[in-house]
Amino acid sequence: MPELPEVEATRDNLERWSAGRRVVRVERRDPALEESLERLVGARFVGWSRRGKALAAKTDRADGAVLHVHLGMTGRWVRDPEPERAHQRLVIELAGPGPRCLAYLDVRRLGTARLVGDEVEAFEGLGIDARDARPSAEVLARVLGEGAGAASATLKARLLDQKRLAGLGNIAVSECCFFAGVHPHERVRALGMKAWARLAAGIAEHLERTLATTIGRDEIAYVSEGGDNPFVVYAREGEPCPRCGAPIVRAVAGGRVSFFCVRCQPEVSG
DNA sequence: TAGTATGTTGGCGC
DNA sequence: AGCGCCAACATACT
Repeated sequence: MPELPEVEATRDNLERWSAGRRVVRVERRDPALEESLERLVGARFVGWSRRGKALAAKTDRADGAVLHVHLGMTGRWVRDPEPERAHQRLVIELAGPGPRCLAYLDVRRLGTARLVGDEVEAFEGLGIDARDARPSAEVLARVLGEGAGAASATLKARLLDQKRLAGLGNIAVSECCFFAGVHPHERVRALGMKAWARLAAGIAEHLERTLATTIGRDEIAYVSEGGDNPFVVYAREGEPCPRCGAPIVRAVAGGRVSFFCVRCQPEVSG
C-alpha cells in the first residue's frame, strides 16, 4: 500500500486512535516479529511521527523506547478488525475509551514493526521528508543532483533514494515527473534549475492530490483491487496523455516500471 | 503456469 | 564511492 500519502494517513489514524492510551496486551501473531514488542504492555502512546515511509510511536516508557513501523509493500493498520480477518501480524489492545485494538496487517510480510531506542533510531538513514521539508528547487538540486555518482545517476533512482529524499515511491516518481514535464530516466546532471523548480512543484502537487484521497479514512485504499486508477499517468499505458493526447508509454528501468508522455517529458540526456 | 505488484537490501560488474 | 541492474524477501491475484 504505502508511499508517503498512505503512511501519513496511517499516522493520522494511529494518532487519533491511540494517543494518550495505554497498552494492555500485545499479541504477536507473526513469530517473525520481534519479541521485544511485548515490552509495550503497560506503556502509554504519546504520539506518532513520520519521516518518509517510516513511522515512529513515542511512548511514556522510562527508557524512551519507540515503536518503529514500516509498511513494506502491503502493510496497513486498522482498528478493531473482525476476528477472522486474514493477515493480522500484530494486535495491540488498548485500555479506556476508543478503539479496543490496533491491528497490523501485512499480506506479503515485507513490513516491519519493532521497538527501537528512540525516534532518531527509527528514522536512521532517511533524508529530508518529501512533504514536510517542502523542498525548494535549490534544495532538490543539491540533494538529488549532487554528490559522487551524479554524472551517471538517473532522476528516477535519485527520487527513489530514501536517504536523499524520503517518501516517494515508484508510483510517485511517474506522477511527479509527469507534472514536472521531466523524463524519469533523465540524467540528473542534465537538469537545470528550471527543471528542479518544476519538480518541486510536481512533487507538491502529487502529494497534495494523493493525500486528499487517503487522509481521514479508516481503511486506506490505493491502486489495489477494484477501484478506479486515481493516477494521472501511472498504469495508464496507451491512454492519451491528459495534456497533449499522445499515448502514455510504459518502460522498465532497474526492474521497475515508469509511465510517461514522450512528448511532454522529452529525454534530453538519454 | 507465468507474470505482476506501491518497498528495501545486498551482490555484481563497471 | 557509487552508479544501474538484478535477485531475494513472501504472498495474492490475474
